Amino acid sequence: MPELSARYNPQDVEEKRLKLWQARKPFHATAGKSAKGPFAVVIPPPNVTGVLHMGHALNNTLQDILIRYKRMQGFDAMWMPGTDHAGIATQNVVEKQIAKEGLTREALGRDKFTERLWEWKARHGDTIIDQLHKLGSSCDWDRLRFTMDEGYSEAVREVFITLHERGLIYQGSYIINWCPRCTTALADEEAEHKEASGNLWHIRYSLKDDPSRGVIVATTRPETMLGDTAVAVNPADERYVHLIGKVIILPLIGREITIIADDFVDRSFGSGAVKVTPAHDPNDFAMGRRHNLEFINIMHPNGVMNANAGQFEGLDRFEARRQIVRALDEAGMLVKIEPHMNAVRRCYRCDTVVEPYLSRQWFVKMKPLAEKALAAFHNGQLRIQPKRWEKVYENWLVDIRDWCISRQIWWGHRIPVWYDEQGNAFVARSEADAMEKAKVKHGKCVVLTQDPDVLDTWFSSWLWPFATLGWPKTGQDLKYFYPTAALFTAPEIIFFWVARMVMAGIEFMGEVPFKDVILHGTVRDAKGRKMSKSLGNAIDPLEIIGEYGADALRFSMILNSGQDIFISKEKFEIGRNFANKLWNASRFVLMGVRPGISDISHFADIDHAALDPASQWVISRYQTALVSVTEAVEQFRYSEAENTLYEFFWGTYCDWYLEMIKGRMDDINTQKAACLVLKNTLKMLHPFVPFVTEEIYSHMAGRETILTFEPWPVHEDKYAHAGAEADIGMVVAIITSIRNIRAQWNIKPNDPVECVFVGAGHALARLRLHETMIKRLVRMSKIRYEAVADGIRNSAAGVAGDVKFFIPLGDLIDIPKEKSRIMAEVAQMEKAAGAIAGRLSNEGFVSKAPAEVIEKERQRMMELKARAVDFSKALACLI
RNA sequence: GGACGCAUAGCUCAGCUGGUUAGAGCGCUGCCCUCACAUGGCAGAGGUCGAAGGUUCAAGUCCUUCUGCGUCCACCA
Repeated sequence: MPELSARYNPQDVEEKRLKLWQARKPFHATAGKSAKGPFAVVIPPPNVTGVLHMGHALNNTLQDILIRYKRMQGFDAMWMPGTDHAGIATQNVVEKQIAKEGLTREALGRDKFTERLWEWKARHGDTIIDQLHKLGSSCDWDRLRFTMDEGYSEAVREVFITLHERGLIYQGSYIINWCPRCTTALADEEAEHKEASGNLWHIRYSLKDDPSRGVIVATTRPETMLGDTAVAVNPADERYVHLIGKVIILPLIGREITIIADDFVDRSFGSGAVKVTPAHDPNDFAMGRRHNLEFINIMHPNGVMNANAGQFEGLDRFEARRQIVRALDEAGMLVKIEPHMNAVRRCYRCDTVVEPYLSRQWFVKMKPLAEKALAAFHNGQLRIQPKRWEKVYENWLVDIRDWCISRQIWWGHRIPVWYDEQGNAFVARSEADAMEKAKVKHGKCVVLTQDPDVLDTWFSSWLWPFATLGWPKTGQDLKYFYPTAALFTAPEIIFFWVARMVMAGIEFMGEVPFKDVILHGTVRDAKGRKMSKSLGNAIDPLEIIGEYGADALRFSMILNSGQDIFISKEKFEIGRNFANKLWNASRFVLMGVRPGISDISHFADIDHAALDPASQWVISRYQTALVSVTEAVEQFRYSEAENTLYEFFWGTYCDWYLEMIKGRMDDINTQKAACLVLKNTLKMLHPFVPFVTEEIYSHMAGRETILTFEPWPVHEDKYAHAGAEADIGMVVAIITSIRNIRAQWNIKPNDPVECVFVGAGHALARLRLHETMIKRLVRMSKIRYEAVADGIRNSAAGVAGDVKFFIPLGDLIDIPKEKSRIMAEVAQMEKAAGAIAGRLSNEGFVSKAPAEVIEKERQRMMELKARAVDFSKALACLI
């Protein structure tokens, strides 16, 4: 293996690792290979239209950390990748594309348009998958699935048919959320509430018998009055009791409608009288049913008023609203306009205001499914983290409403239903099956037409954990990897996806699809806004990868992942700097170590009795870090694990340990310790920063290593020295080294030692020391000055090129620096011991605190005092 | 209208079951181009832990109320 390059270049290293991974395909998991058993994770499939954004970057980094860790633990860790066909979203994208050619989907026709969709998918569908590779995601790429691939589509049909057989799917005409732009029905979850300031228009409806009398109704959507078929009042409202049953004239239209009484009406809101539009409002729809009212649809599917709108026919709904208000005003029917805040529902795909619209759709009866999902949750079969989301999950299931699953679009799974000419529906696996059924019914062959609609995208993605494993076929993979272990996703998607997957899993597999649901935050910009293209505040992960590296992106992202993550570009510097530090520290260790040594992998291979105290100390600190990192990773607390690693590696290993062993690297045991602790730290860091760790590790091992298959380090207590002991050992190490230097350079005990150096000459050369600087060093007179001859120097000469002076600096430690560190530590310990002593003399504490707490405090104080004394002694030796 | 979350150094956040002197990164000040790393090293300034009460020997950490942000859910026209 060649040396690590002098400067860390993430692009080169990452590209190299990616090529290796692509060539060797190491991440493929086979059922039943490991004695430890399966550990499966399914990716939340990104939309095929997707382009990697920070949300994906976070989500996939989290999963990658988990799966890499589990591999290191020896599980058959399988991470299922794939994409979602994303019905409406994808159709919209392609519609926009053909619009550039002056085409519409209607003009193109269903078949041609669908062809264009598949073409688009073939060309762009793998974009996001490629990008996931760049992020370092170690998915089982051989298993890549798509929600509309053949096997998956079969699963979708099977589910539709089975649910229908079980009486859980029905067809009916109800008020649903309709997007006039997408011209399709939407599920309740797909119509998002957004606060908007609107008006409450108060309109006067006059009595037929006595036009001077009437009622005033208030509405936020005046155009719907064209479809009014009643006015309702509360039966207990004295103001209106005498009017119940009277006929009034609908303004502008002139239709005669009746005043009805219904408990639904709130007497205190508005005027206490409500216009009833059964075909355009869910409440009015219910009233319409209760009172047998007429349902008048006033709008075309695209939001344009139809013939029932009379003079307003042909107007867009909002234009109609303006004109109707004006007309009412002119007719003197408009009593007042009151500003009013209300929540308007908008299409989650195109943000168009959704219209409550009466139409015939397919629905899933959710109550029975939800009850099982709730039971599974209450039995502890499903854990949700953080816990605060549990209630959100629960409440939605408790208040669940039926799910409208048919969509009037063309991209998706065609509903497996055929109709005969009389409109009888035949639910079947194929047209042939439907024919058979029709034949049985009619006693002869009849012409059938398939339902033109497709299924909601989520009607396929709720099957993801088992459909990707081959269901409805029951193969080895399905048996082995289902149920999966954990699901990482965003809280926004609890209703759309998580809860529904639980329902489908229980319904079709008899078991929850995953044990742990971990909900992570939303990635926001520095101002807390969601990142979005339209706001122009999005930071492109690929740009960060290009500039700082995928490791840097991952590291910074996870370090910041508490709740919602506020990201600005500067934050990625932390990750970049860390990767750089890793590289350089490793390079330093490798340069000071004999060939072969760095391949060490067991603490037993070190002679601990002969080991220098600094190394004993760092091993001890390493063992502690290992325990806390492992615990944090087990609990999915990745940012905490990463933080511990950051502090251990940078603060302990680099700032203290490497400084201490500089100049003593010729000791074989020290070399071993330095290498082993570094190697194990690389292992622990690997799930977080897979590229740089694997590259360095491979150098140390002397062969290309796929680090995610190296075993996660095991805590070895016998090599962990007690904290105090190890700290003192560190002091002793420093003192020893300084004594040696004094002896070597003949410095009298009371003379201050200003500086002593470790390190080899080649680094000097690398910095291309100028003569002035060399002179300065020489003037310090504590430096020997001689020619360079050993192996290290040779390599230095190579790097140095034309540098003439080589200055071997001998052993070294910067005494004032170490002194101030130790002094600070002593001061800290003394203060801490003092504080505990104060508490121990607190009468209340002594009389009321539990004995074990008191004892623990006492012991801690004694220990701190002892350590402080030892440190002080050590200090005395230094001065 | 319901539910939840957050308020800790100038900025972004850690601080798990109450118990050492409240931490980190960035920024700032000073010194260092010292031999792995200036994507670096060392030293340092900066916090009455949103406000007010309460529980406790002990509270950033538990309870109550308030204030200010934020998120999700919701068929008051």
